[in-house]
Amino acid sequence: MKNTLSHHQYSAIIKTPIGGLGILTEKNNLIRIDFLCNDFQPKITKDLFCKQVIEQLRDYFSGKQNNFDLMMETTGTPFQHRVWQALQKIPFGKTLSYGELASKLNTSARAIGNACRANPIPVIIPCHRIVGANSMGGFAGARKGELCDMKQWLLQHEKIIY
DNA sequence: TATTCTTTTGGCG
DNA sequence: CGCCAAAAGAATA
Repeated sequence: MKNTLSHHQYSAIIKTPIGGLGILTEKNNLIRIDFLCNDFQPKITKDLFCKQVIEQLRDYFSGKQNNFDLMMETTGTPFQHRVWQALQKIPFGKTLSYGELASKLNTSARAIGNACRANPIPVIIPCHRIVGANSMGGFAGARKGELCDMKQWLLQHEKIIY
């Protein structure tokens, strides 16, 4: 799909407990968020909506709140929207397996994985709450590495110990 | 339409 | 516990 953007293309870049987070907003919509595990430079924005996004993210990471209330304009197929919507309905602190979510949507586990991998807005769309049936599962195409660490951090943040 | 992808699953050593 | 192969559905060209 899409790779990470260059730093200057992001509306803002913030530092979080799991590394850098690149935020891209357009007008009053959230377009996408990227993990920037490597080197990154924090970048500030003057855009009001973007500040809102940052604030909610900070609140989430600090444990103040678990819900996001943001307008987002995601580009994707109808199927992906269906999956992403379902993901957002998963309550804080709960996980689903691919199989479970798949049967809910009358589809297959791998199709879910496809949509999750294409997820343009990690964290806010809680793709990290989807785990494998027998293992924690991978993250963003990796079964090991920094990305998986992020997933683990997020899960522990929600009091889910794997 | 054919090819390639997937954060799977289940089984076996 | 770790590695391998199969199988289903969707994205992509």
